[in-house]
Order: sequence, then C-alpha cells, then structure tokens
Amino acid sequence: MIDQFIDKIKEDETNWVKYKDKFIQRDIPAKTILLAEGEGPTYFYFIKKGCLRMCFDKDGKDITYQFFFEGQAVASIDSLLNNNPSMFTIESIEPSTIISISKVDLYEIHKLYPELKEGFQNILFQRFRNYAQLFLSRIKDTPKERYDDLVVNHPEIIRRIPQHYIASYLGITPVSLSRIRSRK
Amino acid sequence: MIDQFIDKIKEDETNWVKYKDKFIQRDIPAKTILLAEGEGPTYFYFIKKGCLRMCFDKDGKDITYQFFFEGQAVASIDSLLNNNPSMFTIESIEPSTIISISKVDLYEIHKLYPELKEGFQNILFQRFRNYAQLFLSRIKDTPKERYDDLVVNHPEIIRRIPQHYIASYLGITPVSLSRIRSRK
DNA sequence: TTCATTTATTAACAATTGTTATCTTCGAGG
DNA sequence: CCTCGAAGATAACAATTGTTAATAAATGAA
Repeated sequence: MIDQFIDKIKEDETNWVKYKDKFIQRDIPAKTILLAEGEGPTYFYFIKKGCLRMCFDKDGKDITYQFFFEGQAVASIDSLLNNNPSMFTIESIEPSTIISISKVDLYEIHKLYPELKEGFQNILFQRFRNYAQLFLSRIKDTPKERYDDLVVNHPEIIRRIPQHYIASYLGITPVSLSRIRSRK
Repeated sequence: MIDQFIDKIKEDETNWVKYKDKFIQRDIPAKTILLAEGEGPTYFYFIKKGCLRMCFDKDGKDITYQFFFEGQAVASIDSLLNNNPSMFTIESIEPSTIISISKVDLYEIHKLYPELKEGFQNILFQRFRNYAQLFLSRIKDTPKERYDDLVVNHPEIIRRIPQHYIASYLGITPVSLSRIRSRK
C-alpha cells in the first residue's frame, strides 16, 4: 500500500522532489513507543518490516487492542478523525522498519491525488469492518474458541507475538491462556 | 432520516409519483420477523415507531447483537454490501410501525440523489464506528460495567427491552444478569 | 377475568476465569 | 560465559459465570 502510494507520487518528478522527504523511514528496536496514549496523533505509520501493537492502560493493566504486521498501515483512527488525543499507545513488538508521514503531509498528498484518498478511506472502512467481526467474535465465541481461531486463521500472531499480549487481546489473563493451551 | 429522504423526493412531483409506492409502511405486532437468518437481504427498514433487534442463532441459543429504536435505519449491512445471505435475523420487540424499501429501489433513488447516498454511507460508517466502540467495551469492561453503562447511557434499552435479550447482548446468560442486578 | 405462556428470580452445583505467588526457562546484554 | 530480567507454566484459592431446575411474577390472549 505504501509502495503504491510512493510510486504514484514518483510519476511526477516535481511532486516527488517536494514530498519524498516527508516519508521518514527508520529502524526501531523492540518495545519502542511510536505514539503514547494521550498524545497526538500526528503521524501515520506503515510497517516495512516487523510488527506493532496498539494497546492502552486499563486500571494499571496493559491491554492489547490490535496487532499489525508488515505491509499494514497503522494509525490511531478514532483520534485522527476527531482530532482527539489518542486513546491508544502504538508500540513495536519486534525490531521493525517503519515509514512515517505526518497527518498534514498525508492530507496534502490526498489533495493532489484524490484516488489515493479513496484507497485510504477504504482502509478505514475495512478496519471498522474488521472491528465489527471481532465484536461478533466476542459475542459468540468463548476465549478458547477465539484462541483456536487465531491458531487457524492468524498463525503469525501465535508464532510471533508474546503470549501475554495475545492473552489481553483475547480478553483473558496470561494465566488463563496458559491453562487453555495446556488443556488441549 | 427517512423523512428527510422522502421530503427530498417530494420536491420533484414526477419522482414522487414514481417512487412513493416504493416505500411500504406497515404495522407489525411484537415478535414479527422481518428478515430471517440465511435470507435476502432485499430490504431496508426504517423504524417509525417501536423497536427491533438483530439476532442470530449460536448452537441453538438465540443471541441478540443489536437493538434499534424509532428513527433508526436497519439492515443487515454485511450481507448487503457483499450480497450474501444475512447472518442475522431482524425481529420486532414491541409492536412497531416500519417503512421498508427494497435494495433495488433504494439504489435507484441513490442514483437520482447522490447527496442522499452520501448520507447513507455515513450511516454505514457510523454503524461500524459504533461496533468498534462496542468491541472496545468488550475488551476493557466486565459484564457488570457494561450493564451499568447501559443504565446510564442507554436507559431506553433497560426500560423497553426484555432482560434476557439484554443479557445475550451483554454476552452473559439471563441468570447471570439477574445476579448482577441483585448484587447492587 | 382466567388460563397459558413468557419472563425474571433464586438456588445448587460445575466449570471457568481471576488473583497471587512460586518456579523454571529462555534470551539479551554486559 | 555469566547474570539478570522477562516470559511462560503451574499451583492454590477466591470470585464469577454457566447450567439446570424450580418457583414466582408478569404478560397476553381467549
């Protein structure tokens, strides 16, 4: 997605010269906080390599809301749309390569390329649809069923994400997840 | 929303003559199924009076996914967007007055009035945002907290909806909800 | 009104999860 | 290579929820 984005801009040499520096690529170690709860949001992130998680603090407990992997775009959507401080923290899990672009710059590019904006809104829409799916899963499935679903449909999460993050993502404690796994 | 819709069409006498019969208003008793799981979806529903619920069957158990009241538009969104059979049943809870319009007719009107289509897509977007909110609530709140939230922020649900529907909406059994209430 | 059905409460027991704590293992960094 | 901290497993007990069943209350229809 980000490549398609950049390719589009490269088509016009003038625009490319103007905007290429707006895309900041950097390598970060694991456990690096890109956006802290209560901040910004000022940036969009695209994951070149590695993975991130979105999380928040609930009564002193760290709760993971979502995972992101290579090729995905990450932003605190709700705060972005409403210009609120972010409800979430965005943090790296593995050492990762991240491309960031500021909200302002992204919007400028959207003005130049309305077709990119459309694709972008589509990402938002898909994201919300995904939330609806997850919501449904919370309603109809038990923690065990949700874990089994991850094993089948999202093995990369099982393989790459520390278990205590997965536990809070599933809505249970690490102890409970460990028990579910041993019960097989 | 539906009134605004109809008013718009009334502005043009020709269109009004053509489309007024497409809006079918009818009174239905409680527990009337408008759309059954696995069907359609062919229609959009607008609630003039009364309330509906969206539900589905999970291993023989009836689970309520969402409630709708006067003024709201109701449709099985996901099956609509993908032309799949509906995952949900739509059923009246109170005796209600419903205006329905077929998907085909609605899309025709959207072609005539793009501005109405935009408002319509906004409804979809808001709906998905609402799901994201509910998803978050499932992650961070206990059943008791979710119930207390309903009491404060959606008293109409507490007042008008039978308790066992609320229970499955909260993700618990009627017995458990009864206990939560008595624990106060 | 009366009767039948639905809805809500309560109880008893099983199953699951949360909480706290201990122990082991593994890996990163010195 | 070693040390220290993080991550996962396990245990013991408390709290919550699910399940089943019996009962009471409320609702609707004849």
